Amino acid sequence: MESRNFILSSLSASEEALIRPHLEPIALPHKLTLFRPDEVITHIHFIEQGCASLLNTLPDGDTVEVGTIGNEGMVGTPVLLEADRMPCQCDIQIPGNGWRMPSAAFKAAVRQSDTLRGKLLRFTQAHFNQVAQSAACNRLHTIEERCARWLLMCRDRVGDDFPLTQEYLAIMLGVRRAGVTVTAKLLQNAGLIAYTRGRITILDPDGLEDVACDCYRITRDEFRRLIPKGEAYSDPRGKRTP
Amino acid sequence: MESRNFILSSLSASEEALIRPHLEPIALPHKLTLFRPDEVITHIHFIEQGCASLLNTLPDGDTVEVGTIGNEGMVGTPVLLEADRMPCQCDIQIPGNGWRMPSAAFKAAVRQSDTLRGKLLRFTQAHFNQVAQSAACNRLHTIEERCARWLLMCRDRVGDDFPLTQEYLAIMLGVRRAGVTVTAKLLQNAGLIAYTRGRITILDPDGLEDVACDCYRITRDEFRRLIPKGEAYSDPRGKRTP
DNA sequence: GACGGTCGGTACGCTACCGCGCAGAGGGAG
DNA sequence: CTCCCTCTGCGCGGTAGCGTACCGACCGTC
Repeated sequence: MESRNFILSSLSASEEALIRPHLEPIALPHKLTLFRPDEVITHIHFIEQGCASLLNTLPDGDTVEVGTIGNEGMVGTPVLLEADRMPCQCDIQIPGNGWRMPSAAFKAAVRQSDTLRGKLLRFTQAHFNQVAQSAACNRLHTIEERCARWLLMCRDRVGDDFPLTQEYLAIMLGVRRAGVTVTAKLLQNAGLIAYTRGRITILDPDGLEDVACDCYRITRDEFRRLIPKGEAYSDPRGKRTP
Repeated sequence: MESRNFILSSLSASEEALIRPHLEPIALPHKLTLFRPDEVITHIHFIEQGCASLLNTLPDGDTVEVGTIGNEGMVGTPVLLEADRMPCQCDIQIPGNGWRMPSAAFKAAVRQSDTLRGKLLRFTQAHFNQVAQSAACNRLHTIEERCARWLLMCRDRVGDDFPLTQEYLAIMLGVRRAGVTVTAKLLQNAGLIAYTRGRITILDPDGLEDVACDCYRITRDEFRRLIPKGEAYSDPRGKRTP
């Protein structure tokens, strides 16, 4: 299937026959919620363009991002893992578009194809790695390292230029907005990024990678290993926008 | 099957026939490594008694625990997710015993039973939730909250009294040993725990729960929902040692 | 019963980050 | 052109936890 989504574009004819008929195109505007904490996930999503965040909001209201999902996989792994829901929320962070599919149809498709399930499970492992890396990273690394890492992960999914306010970046990193301002200024002064009023541009990905902690590389390399077409995923020199 | 492990004890006769013949009893002494970063996982493990830690060691040598596994599930989820390995290490933190099974036999068993796979996938989701919660918790909560949470999670798996030095607890929490000493002293003075030279006793689990962050409850409740016999898992009033 | 190793207690200066709050700059709507 | 709102810049006092270092208490062993 012709698609920017790595899972969809890797489907064999027989796999596609199970999935395709149930796909419905969907716009993914900023802040759209794909699923909520502890509510049954009715649809899974394949993102073509843009980026979703797996958010953990604690009872006191503080929110942190624990994972990011773009065109490399699916949104709704709890459905695949037969749990139907989870205590996190998933919101669109960078707008784009994609496909959605009812959970029931998705479960039926997975039951009928071992190879399809395999691809999805491997993505799930890559996603798990990412969250596990975040757990360590959130504990040990500075704002600057984590900020650089986050921007690179975003770039791998949506390209060099995307809408993003410091306010939201602060939520992603689980820090104060003022802390992001200081850090962003540093990165800008170093010529690594540019930004103006809610729009950010990556100028020097290699330089940014030097600033980022190793968590970026570790997570990215596992994505490359585990995801169909992963060798194409996030090539630092590659241009993903035609 | 008669077992303290919730997965094993929930197996139907047909599931047991797929698993049982391949199980080999194994002692789980402190510091035993069940799998290493980026090395193929040759055996999966079912813990009967004791507790394993999923550890993330960064290139600079710092180590943090990102997840805990005891008798509620299996060690080796990357095998189930068809990824064979992952960038974390899994060590025994609290000694005990269990069973191991070659990965190949495990994969064959899972292929032959959808219900078995379902149970294992649901555990995987619960484990994923735990790691996702840790990512947020590590970012937002104080040493004291996280220490109380960790001790409670341990208690749910191994009982009220277990060997544990402050040195190791510090690694688990990703903080200095001196920081743990201060915190442990606070908890001890409050009458919540007691400890002497590498041995810790939970005196007041309810009091400890008041000190712990909500992350504890959130993770535990999802374990209860998703794991076979989960309703028995970690009942705060229950006694798990006969 | 002397010895060495492990474990826990404490102290001190330091820094990354927080909470709060305000001010200015850009941009869209009327 | 003006108004208002969003976004960014910045300052200031406060603090949790760090790095380092030292010391005493306990324990097994020979």
